[in-house]
Amino acid sequence: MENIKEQLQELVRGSDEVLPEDGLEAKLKQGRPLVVKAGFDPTAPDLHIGHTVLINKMRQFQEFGHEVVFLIGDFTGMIGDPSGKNTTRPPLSVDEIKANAETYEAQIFKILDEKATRIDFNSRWMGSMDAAGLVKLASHYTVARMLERDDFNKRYTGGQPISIHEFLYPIVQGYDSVALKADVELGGTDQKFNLLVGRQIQQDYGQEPQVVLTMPLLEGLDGVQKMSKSLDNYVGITEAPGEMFGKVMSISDELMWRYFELLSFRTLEDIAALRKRVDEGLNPRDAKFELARELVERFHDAKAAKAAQEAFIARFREGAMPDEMPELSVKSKDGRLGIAHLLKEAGLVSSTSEAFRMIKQGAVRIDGVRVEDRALEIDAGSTCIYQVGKRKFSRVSLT
RNA sequence: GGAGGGGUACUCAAGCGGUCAACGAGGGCAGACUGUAAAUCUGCUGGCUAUGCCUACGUAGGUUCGAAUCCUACCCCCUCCA
Repeated sequence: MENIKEQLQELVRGSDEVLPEDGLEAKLKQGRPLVVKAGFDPTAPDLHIGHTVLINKMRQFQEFGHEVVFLIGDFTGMIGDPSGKNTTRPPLSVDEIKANAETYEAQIFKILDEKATRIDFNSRWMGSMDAAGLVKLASHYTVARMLERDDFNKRYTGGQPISIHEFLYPIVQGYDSVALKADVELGGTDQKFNLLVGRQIQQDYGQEPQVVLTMPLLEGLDGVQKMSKSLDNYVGITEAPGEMFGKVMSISDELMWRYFELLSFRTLEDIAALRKRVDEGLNPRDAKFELARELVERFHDAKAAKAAQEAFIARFREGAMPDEMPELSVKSKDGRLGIAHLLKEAGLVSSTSEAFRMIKQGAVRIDGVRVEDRALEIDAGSTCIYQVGKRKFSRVSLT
């Protein structure tokens, strides 16, 4: 095949490691559609753009005609990946898994080709395996090798406990590759060990071992820690256009290039050219606009992206109030209501104590005018825009 | 089974009889500066019917004028030995 070099260049792009180094090329040379596997946690169906780094890579494989398997680890989910601090989780019900799978589908098909994607569950083969089967499976791997895993190694040498069942996670994940006859497995860099176990187990089962391709973990909006929901530094792919646009704009200039590299579908040359223009004086903000627009377009549409950018400019460059904000009405007491209570009722602060703090710090505005008096009372029958900080707005009618 | 260590606010972590709504750090929020950024500076970071009151330091009791700090029991976590 002539286009192998071309494919290879594209497929390796942005990746952290390909193991073995020349393995992918060898697989491609076989000239058949490869089975490309990537596993996902069944409990977290709300994807953020960090997850899409991997999905984007799956898309590339798909574009070259390979068979992509989106594997939902509903069985492994019961164990919980030892790299996290979690322990055994209660198994999800069939309905929950089905619901989560549907949520996944709705999200990933904004990137992947629905017709060319196979969704599978590892409970399909693990669920029916009996104890004897599990013992047999476990015999394909050794404790010494398991302890090579950095996380286990640290805990073992550091005298921290390791539960036996935690060893099963990499083994089962490895067996998934056997069951699927995977040629390639994709994963984050944190998955490297697990992915390599797959190779060894496949070999032990007499299969040609898969090629492992790891993708870097995307940094979150803070630019330091990896993007995650629990750290609240993420952009969810189902978020509203304005929200998404704003979050992308809030990243540092440095991080922007990283996002371009891992999230944009633009060519590398294209990105390099943009970077050059910034070096020559283009406001980095404008480059960031391009990124924000591309992402909003991907998860919504071009119209929404344009509107989001316009709203953003109006609001922040020209200091306008947002066009859209929650509108609600709050009941007064005896025809009036203290400002602190009103803010709390409107959900702009979580407690009256917080409201008083915000007022003291000059963060509260009514129709753009700063509130100085914490004892201020609002008369019923009025409708004003209340603002706490730079981001929280509500149009509130007091009745 | 035995010995020891520990459970403090979002997280880590001080405090070991009063001045503790609890040092410090991180995080978060707010203000200033800006490009809504980063960096920097400043402040805040339990609740309320709010210049006072209430609830909080694993749980339940007890000692005391007064306890996160002392005592008792219980629960949970960790380490070492078996």
